[in-house]
Amino acid sequence: MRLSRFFLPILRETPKEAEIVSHRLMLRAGMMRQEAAGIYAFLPLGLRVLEKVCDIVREEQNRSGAIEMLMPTIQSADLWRESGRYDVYGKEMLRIKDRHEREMLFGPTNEEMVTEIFRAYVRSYKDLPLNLYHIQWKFRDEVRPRFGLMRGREFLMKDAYSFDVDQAGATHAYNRMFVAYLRTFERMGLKAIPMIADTGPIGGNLSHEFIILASTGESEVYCHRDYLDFPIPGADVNFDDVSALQAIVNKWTSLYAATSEKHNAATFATLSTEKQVSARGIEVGHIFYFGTKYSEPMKAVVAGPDGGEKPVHMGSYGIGPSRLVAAIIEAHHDDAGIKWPEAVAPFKAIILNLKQGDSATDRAAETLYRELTGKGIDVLYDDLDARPGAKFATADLIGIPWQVLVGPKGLAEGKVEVKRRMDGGRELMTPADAVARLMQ
RNA sequence: CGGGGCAUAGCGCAGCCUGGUAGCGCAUCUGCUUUGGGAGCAGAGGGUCGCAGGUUCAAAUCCUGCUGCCCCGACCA
Repeated sequence: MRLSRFFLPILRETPKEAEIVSHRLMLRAGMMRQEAAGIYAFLPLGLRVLEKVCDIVREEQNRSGAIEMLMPTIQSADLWRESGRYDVYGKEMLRIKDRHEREMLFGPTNEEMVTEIFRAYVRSYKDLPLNLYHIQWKFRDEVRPRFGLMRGREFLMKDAYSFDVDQAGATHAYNRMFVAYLRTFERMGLKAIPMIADTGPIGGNLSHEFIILASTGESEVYCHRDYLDFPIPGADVNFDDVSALQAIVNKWTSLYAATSEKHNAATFATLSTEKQVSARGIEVGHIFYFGTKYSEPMKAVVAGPDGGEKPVHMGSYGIGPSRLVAAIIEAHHDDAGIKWPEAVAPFKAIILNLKQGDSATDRAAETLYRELTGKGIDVLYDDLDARPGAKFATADLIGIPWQVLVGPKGLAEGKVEVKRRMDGGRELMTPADAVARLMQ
């Protein structure tokens, strides 16, 4: 992509409304624009990151055995009356009426709808287990949206819903998601720690929040330091191996970890002082087992081997990709801007033509751009007629992992400079070596 | 939902107290010079001062109402 043809509205100054670093950097880097309180448009750069995040979420959901679908944003109020949540949910739910005065709502979550779909088709225990998920926009009319994408009203959510014949099956479904989540966040360059959590309006009695530690986090969290170094299950983990998954979950729940609502100061105090981590955290995922809370009132039942009908055991599992974009920035930035982990970066590399208009420099940069693009590398080419300093500042701000500096100084020795954004490491090499480096 | 604050050019702000031709920096456009860490000079464009009433000869400025947004607290992917 040539920067001259891209849409990247960089802000040189910080908009005054942005308090936390991710909000500030997303606005400055031209990733998003606020359209109303807690409602944002994703601009091209922001969309690229959001899609990368969704891709990882999707891959790990699929790997764990969940099946993707897509439910609508608008739901009928009747569904929510069936579960009894229509009156309970309160003002957070955006209620709307269509032209026929029918009561509708913009979905804050999809338990009712997915249960309705399930019960319409599934009759037998033989069709279980089943885990259906989608990635769809949600709306929760927060009293006070803030911190940009971190606490928006409209947000993208991956929500998965598991259906099992009994509690044992549901526990395995829960464990699948637990392990999938560990892998998902790790791939995005985040250290997420599962913590015992409150179940809130979703209900149920087993729940973990996946929290990443960040000073700008919204909640106080407490955990054992050893969690920070626990190994993440590999891509070869067998999601059908019940006891293997249980072992992983057992390990990851063996030590103390709790959010402030579930915090037990006395228990926490029994840890040796150097193992006590008390920090602020950002919730990036939340999983629930809630049994028959919805299947019972909504009559989602299956026939068992004995022919008797029983309500299915369910769980739901959320990840907020739009919030994750912000969370990743909170975890990876410096004074100059964002430092994207490669897995979620909007582009893998950026070529900086440091002397646009100089024929030798233009030729070298163009050649490099064509070569990298030809090899399938997603590269942004800064071909603007701007000063080198401005280009460096932009490149640092938008956080592309690799910067390739092409200028007369290096070209005099037949070299370009390759700079890694994450650690600032830089190295002179020939253009051919630069291509090879980026192919790794 | 309680408390506080803001609304003037794309962004950041001054002007308001004490009413009288709407300003500054950055950005944008043109030209020349410049080109390895946000360049210099010269010129130009861009505003129904959030909206609606009121007071006044005259309102960005004073008064009333409304709307939007932000911050702190109680609530949440």
